Amino acid sequence: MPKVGMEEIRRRQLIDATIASIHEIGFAESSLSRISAKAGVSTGIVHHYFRNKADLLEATLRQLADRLRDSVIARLEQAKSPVERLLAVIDGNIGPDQFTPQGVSAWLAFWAQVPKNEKLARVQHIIISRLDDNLVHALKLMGRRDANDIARVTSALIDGLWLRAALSANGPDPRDARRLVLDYLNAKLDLKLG
Amino acid sequence: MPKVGMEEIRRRQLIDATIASIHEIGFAESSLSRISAKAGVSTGIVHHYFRNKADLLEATLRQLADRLRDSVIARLEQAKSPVERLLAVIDGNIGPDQFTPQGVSAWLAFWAQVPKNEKLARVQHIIISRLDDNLVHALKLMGRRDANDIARVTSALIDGLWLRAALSANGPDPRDARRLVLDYLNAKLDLKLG
Amino acid sequence: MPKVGMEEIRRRQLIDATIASIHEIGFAESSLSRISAKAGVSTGIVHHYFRNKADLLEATLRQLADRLRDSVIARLEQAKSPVERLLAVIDGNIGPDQFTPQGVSAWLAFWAQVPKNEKLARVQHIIISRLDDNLVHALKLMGRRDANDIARVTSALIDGLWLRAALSANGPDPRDARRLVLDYLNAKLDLKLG
Amino acid sequence: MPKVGMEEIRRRQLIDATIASIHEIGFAESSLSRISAKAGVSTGIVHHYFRNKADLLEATLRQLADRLRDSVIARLEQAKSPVERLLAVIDGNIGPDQFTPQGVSAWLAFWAQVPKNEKLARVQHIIISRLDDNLVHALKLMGRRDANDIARVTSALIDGLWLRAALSANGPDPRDARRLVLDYLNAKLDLKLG
DNA sequence: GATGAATGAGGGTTCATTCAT
DNA sequence: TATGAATGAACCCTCATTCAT
Repeated sequence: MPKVGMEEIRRRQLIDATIASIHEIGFAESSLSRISAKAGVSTGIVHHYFRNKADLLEATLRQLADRLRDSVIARLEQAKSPVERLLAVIDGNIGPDQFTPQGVSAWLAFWAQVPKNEKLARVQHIIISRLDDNLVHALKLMGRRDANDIARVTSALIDGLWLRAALSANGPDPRDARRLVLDYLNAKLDLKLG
Repeated sequence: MPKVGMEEIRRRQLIDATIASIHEIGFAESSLSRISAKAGVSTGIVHHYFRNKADLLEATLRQLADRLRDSVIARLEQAKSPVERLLAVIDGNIGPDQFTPQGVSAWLAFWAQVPKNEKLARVQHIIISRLDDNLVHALKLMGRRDANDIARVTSALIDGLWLRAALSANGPDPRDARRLVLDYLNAKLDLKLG
Repeated sequence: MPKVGMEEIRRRQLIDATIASIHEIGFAESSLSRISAKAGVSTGIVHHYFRNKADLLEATLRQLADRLRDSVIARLEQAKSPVERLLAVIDGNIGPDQFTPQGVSAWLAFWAQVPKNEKLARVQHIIISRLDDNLVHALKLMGRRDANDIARVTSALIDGLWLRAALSANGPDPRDARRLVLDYLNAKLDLKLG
Repeated sequence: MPKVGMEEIRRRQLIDATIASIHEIGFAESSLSRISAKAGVSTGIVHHYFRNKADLLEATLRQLADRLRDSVIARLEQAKSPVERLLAVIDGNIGPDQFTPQGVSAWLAFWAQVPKNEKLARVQHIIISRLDDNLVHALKLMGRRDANDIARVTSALIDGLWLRAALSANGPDPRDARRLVLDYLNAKLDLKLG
């Protein structure tokens, strides 16, 4: 019998190599031969575990989305009040576990693929919807009638901060990002979070 | 009036074709042969007017940056008060002349190239700095000590709205974007702009 | 007790899958993974029972040749006169058991391999010789001095009908083929077969 | 201005190299890199003149078909009687200009592709129809009521002789082939052609 | 005996770039 | 100035084959 349970290991290995490769040499340069070299396997193996390159990339985006979702869920489970829920969503999105150089590189790269890639667009749509829904939910629990607008500003601001972080060496770090988001929410909700 | 030479016409023609191509078929698919076909010229011509493809792309980003700068400058020249200056910067960046489907497509595509392209990074740096400087300047004229932070939030929010517009069919249009930015500024500056 | 005859079962299973695959998806598309999938076994198994792909293909052609030979022999055993012997050879080659869609597909595919494949060429040579010898033998029993030429025409005609059947949806069926061959033999031998 | 009129030259060059390659190394081994090497050009050039490999192969089959048609037409123009027309069609198909080692190799290779290739099948259908029509026409001029059947036998016989020539080193040469076809026609039509 | 993981060569194809015209 | 012919490297992908299990 052949090795058992390799499938999940190899898939994970290749997805991780894809993310690392995108961060290190960029999306366009991340050919399958570069990715598989980084993963320490042959080029052919990719097609054992993924139908094609598009499939690997989609799986990679899904994994990034899962990480993000888990990061939010873990914090939401600890939240004990509506305000804490709001903070949980924000920290889940721009906390130090997500807002990393590798992370922002990968997100930016995938964002750029979305407009011309139906499959990736669908995944991206889920991600955006999830963030908005989480924000709206927390804000409604706080009694805000204008929850939708606040959520839209907040989520656009979060994405803008991700973008800035990806574009510039002296862009925001997680602490900066948190401070700036709270700056908006404090003004808008008349709070003193910090 | 100085006569515009063939050179400038051809360069402009190719740059416009590049932007259109990125919007229509995407950055990755925009090969030189596709771009020159769209411009109605031969493949070879590109290398008469640009050293190589990277050079054409850089020129294209510069043109996008110029448009943005001109859009802001034109409005600043009409501004008669610090608040109007602030609005001029914002409208110059997300007004209906800039915040177009073609525009957001192109920006997103170039953003994704920035992290691995020194030349493009330099142009992008100028663009970001210019926006921040303009915002800080207007806010300081309004007497805000926290001008830097407000500018950072505002500019991140603007970029976030661009990103949303590029990523989603039901993303913000120029009117939405303006309303959401002013939502933040009104809360933060205690104004009633609209 | 070790499994008895497993070898022969597996070989037969793979050969049949090869013939079916050639008919259904074509020779070029019949990779070992496709063939073994069709046989319901793993890819690796092929190399337990055949040295390599060429070996499997050769065995497949041999099986086709064996079927043909058996088809002729069975009829020859029933033949009671020289004329019946002649008909036995013809019907053995273009009878409804041989002249099937699967059969003509497979033969055409293998014919195309023969010119560049020494092993297959040898098998094919035997097949042609056997047909010619059988025809010549029957014709000589009928007293024909020109047995060789009649045999050559007959066998070329038979192969031509196979070819037509393989190439065209409205090519000859077994009945057509028989009629056309007899049309020649009746004219040449002044008979009234049908 | 670039070189003018290269298109037809290069296309012809590549088609000829394809035929030669099929004859020398076989259809399966005739990769584009082999074909272009034989033509003395780079691999990339093929896609300047043909959309893809399938397109090159189709053009090659069309050229073989054109050669055959021209070979028949040239002889038909010289024919002065129904019987001469019949001979013209036969000699046009198995005359020494068509019935060459290169020719029979190429035909056999393409025949094998026909069952799984719609485009090639269409070309092949035209070729078969043309031969049948030509034969039927000549036979009707000779007053034969059974022209269709005679044509079917004759064309199957011709193809069978092509096949034999391709399959075997000691298959028929053009003289043998002619003699065997006339053997049938003489018997059937009660003629004494030779 | 049987599996399917793994390899690496080779396939067709696209591309930026060069250059003779 | 402008063309598009031509190149060759790199792309994604498929394949026969090997081998540890």
